[in-house]
Amino acid sequence: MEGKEREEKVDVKVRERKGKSAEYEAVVRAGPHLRPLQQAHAHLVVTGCHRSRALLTKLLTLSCAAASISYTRRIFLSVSDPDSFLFNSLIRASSKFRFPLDALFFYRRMLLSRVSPSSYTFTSVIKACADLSALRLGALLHSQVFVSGYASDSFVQAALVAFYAKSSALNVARKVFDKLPQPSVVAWNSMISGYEQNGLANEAVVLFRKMLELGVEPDSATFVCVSSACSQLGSLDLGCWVHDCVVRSGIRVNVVLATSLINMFSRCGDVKRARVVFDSMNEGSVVSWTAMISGYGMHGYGVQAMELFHRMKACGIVPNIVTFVAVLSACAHAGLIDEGRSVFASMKHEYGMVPGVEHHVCMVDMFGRAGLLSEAYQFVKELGPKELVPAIWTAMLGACKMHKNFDLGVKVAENLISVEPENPGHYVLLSNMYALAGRMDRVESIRNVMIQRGLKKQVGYSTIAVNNKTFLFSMGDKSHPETNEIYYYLDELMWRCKEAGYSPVPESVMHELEEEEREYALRYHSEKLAVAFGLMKTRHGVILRIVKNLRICEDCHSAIKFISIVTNREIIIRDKLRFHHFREGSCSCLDYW
DNA sequence: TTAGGGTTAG
Repeated sequence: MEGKEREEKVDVKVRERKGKSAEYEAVVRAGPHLRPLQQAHAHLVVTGCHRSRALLTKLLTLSCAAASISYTRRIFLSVSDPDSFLFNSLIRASSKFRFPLDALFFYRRMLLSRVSPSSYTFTSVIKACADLSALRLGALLHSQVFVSGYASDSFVQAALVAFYAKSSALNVARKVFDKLPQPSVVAWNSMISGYEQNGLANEAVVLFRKMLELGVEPDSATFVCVSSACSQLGSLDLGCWVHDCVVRSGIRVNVVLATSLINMFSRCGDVKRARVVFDSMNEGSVVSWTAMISGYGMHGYGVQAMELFHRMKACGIVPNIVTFVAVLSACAHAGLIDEGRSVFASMKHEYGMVPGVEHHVCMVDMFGRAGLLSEAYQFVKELGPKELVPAIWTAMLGACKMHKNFDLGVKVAENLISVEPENPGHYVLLSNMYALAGRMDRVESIRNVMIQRGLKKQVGYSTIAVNNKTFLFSMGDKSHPETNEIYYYLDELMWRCKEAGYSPVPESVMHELEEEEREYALRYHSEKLAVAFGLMKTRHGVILRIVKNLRICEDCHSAIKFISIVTNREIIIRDKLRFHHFREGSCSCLDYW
């Protein structure tokens, strides 16, 4: 026997002892890559090994890793009598790659084939229910979890908490969570994220504090969830504290966490700190670049946003549709019309992208803010009927209002109501337009329509954090224990502003829908109350940071410019759309918002 | 004889 031949025989023996055939190794060698896997598969067919369960299992595992759900499904279907592992792999892949209905379908098939579900099955199939917000089905699975004895599995527990939270059953999520004898860090994260995603950012922070008190060590996902909660609250003090926690914990700040921190600092009004985090990243993703660009945009720093956009492209990072929304929105808020036009054109020509509704909205907004009303309206008219979504009309309406074209405004507002008749905000806008156009009879009739249809306008509120506590004010609010002092202070403040030249926006422009609201309208808007409270409670030199849920009104905008003069304070307000930095009598939005 | 739950930009 030749030496080489002998060597090969020994090799085969070794492999056999290990239970690994040449075919098996060929599959492994293909790795988690679709084409090589398919080639290996073809080879199995040729050699007649394509019925081997071990080989098909390995093939399926790698196909899952290659993220090819259709190929994974095909391999699965070629196995005559799939076992628990194969079912679990397929169900997991289906739920992981966002085919939750397939996950449920194969779960049902698993039960029909009399294969028992395991904790692995439940985690995947519960996640599928979470993606579908299928509350009843998930609750049914929850009882199956109990019956089959997997209720003590920490993976299943965390999946259940996340499922209830994502299905908007936060109370149930909390009940499940509270019953866990030793919740895993993922269970904590699920609950914290559940609060944050459902708009209960305060509760998220409270739970995070509790976690720290109990000595549970947060991981990077915990910090991501909590920093998102800070973004929502807009509280810079809180955000800085969370950032300190991250630094003290010594964990590595990965791309996801860094991006979350960038977003958090931007949304808390400190774009410089956001930039420090951005610069500390080794390698940013398109998401982190977009977050930073968007941060600049929302503060009105259009030039910086454009600079970063160009640098990003120079670094070889390909912008996606979200990046373009951020860039165009930055152009709109900074009045960079030519740049915006060329960026919009480059979407198609350079990147072969089809601009979506969001991009159209930015363009209308951009033309509108710049006073190019006819250009904006022309852009709208060129859109197809399917593209005329409410947001397009809202942007157009904002432009009409800003540039006092009330006749066009009325027309636009009527279109807006016809596309979305159930949104109370649109009626308020139309009513405002009628009032501005001097058609007070129509204002009254709109009000009656709203009452008839039971539509209520959204209540505006502002928050401000003082000494690590967040205070909430709504219009004419008298719930605060120091109400009298605040109102007294505000009255005096407005008097000083008037001395300095402030004149309230005339009564005819204030067109609140309810009589009582009108009474308080001028002086006691929530943002003014929050500013007064902030001035009373902080020492000179401290920047006031206020978050408002709606857009700031014209009168408040003008009043706060004067307040920044007479008190010599910097005031930063985040409204529904963007940031306003008030300093020495002017605002960073240059009165375009 | 293998695998899992929570997290980033509009």
